[in-house]
Amino acid sequence: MILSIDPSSSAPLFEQLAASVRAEIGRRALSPGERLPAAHDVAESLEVNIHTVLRAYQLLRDEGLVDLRRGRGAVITERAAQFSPLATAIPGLVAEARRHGLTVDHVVSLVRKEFSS
Amino acid sequence: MILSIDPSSSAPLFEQLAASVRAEIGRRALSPGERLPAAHDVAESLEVNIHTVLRAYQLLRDEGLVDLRRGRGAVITERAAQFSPLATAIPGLVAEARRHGLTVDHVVSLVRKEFSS
DNA sequence: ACCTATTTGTCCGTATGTATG
DNA sequence: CCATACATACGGACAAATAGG
Repeated sequence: MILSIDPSSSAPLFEQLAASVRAEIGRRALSPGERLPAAHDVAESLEVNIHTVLRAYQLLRDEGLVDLRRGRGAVITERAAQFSPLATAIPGLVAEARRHGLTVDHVVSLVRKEFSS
Repeated sequence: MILSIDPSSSAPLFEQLAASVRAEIGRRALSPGERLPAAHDVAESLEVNIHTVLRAYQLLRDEGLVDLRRGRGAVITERAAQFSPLATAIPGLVAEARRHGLTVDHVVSLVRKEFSS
């Protein structure tokens, strides 16, 4: 399933939907040219309103990940192929870690710790 | 009036509303710290739905021109003061280009063409 | 060239939630 | 505690662009 929602999450539904698509793109499970399912179908299968799905699609369009057009649907852009979720955050983190003389293992442990908190 | 709409325009209402605020900021008629009228009030005076106004406010927030917060309203950001006229025009142009499904290259060629005409 | 189904776009309305002051 | 004001989600209606027959 390309789109999914987590009932236990407090994040907005449209954000969750967009995030699930980003994740698929990030792991290359969605490639440029591929089409996302019609908002209507997603809405029906996930039992959410079509507007919620469309809002997620429009968010992805604003991010340049999909090309959204009437009658055509949501198509993964070429730009999406170069998409990496943490492309900007990771280099900054590593640079700062180096400035402080931290080891890779130390940084990793800090990340893991943060994830489990 | 800070926000206005043109009944003869075919542009979406929320785009018109955002554009009118951008214009005010561009001519320095709105300064950082100033608050836009509550969406509810704008909706009532212009006889549009509150969601249409909120969508315009959210668009301006995405562009970094206003700080939008619950219970507080829409406040002009510091960044807005440094915005050049082009910096205010570009987001609107890009937003509209995206709505029409235009590619970056297409928009660029249109701009170049316009410059050389 | 025409028609139809599909699909997103906008706008309205309503309800409820949540942060701010 | 309370009023204000934005945030999200639902639903409905109609418009407009696209694709396919």
